Amino acid sequence: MEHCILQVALDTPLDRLFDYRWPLPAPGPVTGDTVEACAAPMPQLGQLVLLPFGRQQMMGLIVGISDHTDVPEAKLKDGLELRSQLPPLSAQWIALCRFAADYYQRPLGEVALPALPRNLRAGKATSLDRNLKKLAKLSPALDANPNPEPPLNAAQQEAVDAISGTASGNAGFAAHLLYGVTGSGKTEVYLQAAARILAQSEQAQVLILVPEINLTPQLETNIRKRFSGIQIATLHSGMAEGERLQHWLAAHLGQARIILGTRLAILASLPYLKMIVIDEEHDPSYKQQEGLRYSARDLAVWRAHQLGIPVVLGSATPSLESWQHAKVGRYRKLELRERAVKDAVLPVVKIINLEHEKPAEGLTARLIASIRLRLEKGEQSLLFLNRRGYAPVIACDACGWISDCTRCTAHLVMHKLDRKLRCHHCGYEQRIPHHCPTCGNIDLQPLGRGTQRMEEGLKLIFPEARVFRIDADSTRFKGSAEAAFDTVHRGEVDILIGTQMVAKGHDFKNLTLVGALNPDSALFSQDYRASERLFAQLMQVAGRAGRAAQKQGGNISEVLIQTRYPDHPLYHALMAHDYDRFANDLLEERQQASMPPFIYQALLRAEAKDLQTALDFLHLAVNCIAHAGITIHDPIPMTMTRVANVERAQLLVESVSRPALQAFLKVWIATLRGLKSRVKWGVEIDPVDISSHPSNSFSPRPYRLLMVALASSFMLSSCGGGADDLIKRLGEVTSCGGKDCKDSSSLRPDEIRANYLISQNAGSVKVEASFSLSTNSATLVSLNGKDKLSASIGSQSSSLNDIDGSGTKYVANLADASPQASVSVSFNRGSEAFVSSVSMPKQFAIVSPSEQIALGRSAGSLYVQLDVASDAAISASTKMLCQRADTSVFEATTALKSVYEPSAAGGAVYRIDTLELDQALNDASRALNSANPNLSLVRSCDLELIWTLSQSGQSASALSKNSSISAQRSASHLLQYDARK
DNA sequence: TGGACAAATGCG
DNA sequence: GCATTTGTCCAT
Ligand SMILES: [Zn+2]
Ligand SMILES: [Zn+2]
Repeated sequence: MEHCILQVALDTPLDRLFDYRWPLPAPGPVTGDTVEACAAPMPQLGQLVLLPFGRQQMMGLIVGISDHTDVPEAKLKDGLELRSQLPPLSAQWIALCRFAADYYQRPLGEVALPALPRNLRAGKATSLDRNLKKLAKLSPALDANPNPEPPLNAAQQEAVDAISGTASGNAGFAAHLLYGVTGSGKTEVYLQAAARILAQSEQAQVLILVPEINLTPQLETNIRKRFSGIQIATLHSGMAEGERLQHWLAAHLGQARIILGTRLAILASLPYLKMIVIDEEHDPSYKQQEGLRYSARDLAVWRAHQLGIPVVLGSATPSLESWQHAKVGRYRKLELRERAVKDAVLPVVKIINLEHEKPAEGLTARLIASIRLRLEKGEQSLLFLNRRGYAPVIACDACGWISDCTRCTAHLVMHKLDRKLRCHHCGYEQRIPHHCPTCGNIDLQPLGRGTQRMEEGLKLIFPEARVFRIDADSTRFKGSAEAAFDTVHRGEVDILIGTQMVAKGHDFKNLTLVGALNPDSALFSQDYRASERLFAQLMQVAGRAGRAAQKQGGNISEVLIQTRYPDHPLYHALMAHDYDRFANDLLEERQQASMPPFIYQALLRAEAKDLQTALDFLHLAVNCIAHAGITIHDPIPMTMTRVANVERAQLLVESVSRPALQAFLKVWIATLRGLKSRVKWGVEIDPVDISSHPSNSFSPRPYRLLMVALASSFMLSSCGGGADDLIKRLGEVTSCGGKDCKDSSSLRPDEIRANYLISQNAGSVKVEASFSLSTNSATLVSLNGKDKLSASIGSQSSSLNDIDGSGTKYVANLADASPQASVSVSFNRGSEAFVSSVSMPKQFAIVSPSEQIALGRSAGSLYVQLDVASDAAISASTKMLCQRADTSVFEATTALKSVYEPSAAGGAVYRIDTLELDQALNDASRALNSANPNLSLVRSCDLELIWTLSQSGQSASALSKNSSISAQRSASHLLQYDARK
């Protein structure tokens, strides 16, 4: 029997495809009977196939079909079952997965297969067959009287026209940033633009993404009421498996034409997709925070681009990334200035200064009075406190014991109702102790206030009022959140207390007061995105009060914010309803400090039983790779170092060039895989939370000093003025060599990050030094006045000089004294000297190849033997002078992946894969010509392969802890590479 | 000498 | 990632 070879992607960490045999129908004339009997189905690209894999069965995705394979006959296995009843996944869907896999640096199979419903990947096809049958019978419900389209105001109409085009036909790719406050009618723009798109073709599908918490049955019902006769599918993580398969299939088959879902819906199969909407695009829940850490927003924009269709990003407080894209014209900004709801006005935002008005039970007298006014008129009040439980921690007054989780770097939170102490990070819980576990004291005090405690206090202050709490604890069960919101809607609640859950999605018609009880903590977070999140949250919660038009004789809608920092610019922007200014100011800070979106980031995380193992792995990771053009920050423990008895550390990698970062990560990840470390590690692209310095104090420092704490530390020491002064100072950063630069004389030694690199070249030793801020390596530091540098080996010493006058790089040359000399670099300030030192790595030679060689791509491997110890920190890089197939020529330098190969020959043998080499050369080629998608491939190169042995030393303790000193010795050899051979 | 456990192996 | 094999330690 004839066979074909299926190339299959599988959900495994192994980054390659797998080949399987599949029997083909017998060729030639077949009689009617035998066709049915013996013809195996003909496999197609995009089909799913059940396979034996290792000792398990797995579902695979066919991404290639061939008539031959390089896999030896003995290893080849046969496919088991083809899911031919399921129409194949489209090439475009596979391309989307391939892009995501590439971008987030994961194997294709780890992206594509988990994107499919679990029941599709099951060994049995029963659920699939059942749901296919069910769907065949299903036809969309026709509503006798669907809700009509309400009229649009001018700005809304303009937005709908811009998004969906006025004429029929394909609107083409365009990204629209739909910017408008709550109540400005964004939803109506989505719906009417969707209606137009759906009317343009019989099959057209529209995908609407909403944040996790906003996907309520209420929203679904509203859409259903509007679009009579159109099938709607929903996709979110809370669905039962069978239900999910049914909705996924409805989308895949094109039956469902509106798909409403959370972030995971972006990876659904949508063969007729014609428009994507992302509601509340700034919402952090669009970023997956485990497994494949993708951003549904970013993938949505790519998918729209791929298909040439419009994508709408809607928000009252757009993410800074989208804001910047709109600024430079990559996105088109559509602004809704008026409120579309009749007679609605923006709520008045007022600040209550906690320094002047001391709160009782967390409530100031003014807030209590305002609530009372609402009670008198029969209106509702909403109190916002982003902290669930009774108290965030309990403590013993006598001995200082506090309720810490033994498994995490976190407090146990007191929950009064079930009399438990609970860790919100690992789920550990215990009974509230009656007495102090260390000294026996009976008097344990709850510290701070959560929603439960507020609820208790409110009931005491307003015994006549109906107080109601909504948070993750009160809505733990399926449907209970809906029931709770219904209670509020029915007017059975006077005072609602809740966490961020109440900020989103629900509009309360009778609500005229919103109180933010204690929002300040987010102002001092180590996470630099905390303030934009706080603004978005307060804006959203404020929107709850603005929905209702003022009633005859009723109260105006008010938002009261209790704060100890009434002058904080965030609150001022909020009072003025001025997100434009707030966003522009933040963007400027980010640009000055070289933070996203002006720099691209990736995070390497490691976790292990003890912190040192994780940190050691990260240090090893830094040392095993050359990294020109990439900034690698020092390994540090994560803010929450321990979670469930696992210690975690991380390493930030940055570059101003996305292609350079991606190319570097590719080589790095392959190298790290080769280390075969048992430390669990992973790389995250575009991380949202890179906060990492464990907070050393609970007492918030004044905001002026902290507002841009991450941006640069020089302001921490010298800034005394207000916020405006601070922003001006940011502008004063001097420019040297076209980069941010700062004078060393204004800095303490520990604010200066010294990076020393000592390299050995043909008998001389070169010492290079550069400096940057401890907190931000993008801001360079130049030496001035009393600061001087010198270096010494044995008895010889030399001062380091600013060679090119840029003030950013200092160099000295010394003769090589002894084979393993110790090199010291001294940072001299007045009479003080801060000395860092490192010992030079031993001289080594390239044992083989001993002369220049020729290497073809088909050779498979290049083996290089070095006379170094087997555990030496060796990294490879290459200089290249290459010609492409179209005869164009370029020069570049890049890191290479090399794998240590245990060998009996003595010394150490390293292997370079020629296919990976070819890829690295083409990556370098493309990095130089990123604008050209059809760039010719590299044909031949003259390469100088450089092998570098690194040794890191001890930095002076007075300098920044982020300082480094490292010594390198290199040896190189030449080779001629030909991709055609 | 076996049994518990950690480490290494290979997946087509 | 996972099932399975191989290696290591140690008590009997
Ligand atoms: Zn005590
Ligand atoms: Zn815990």
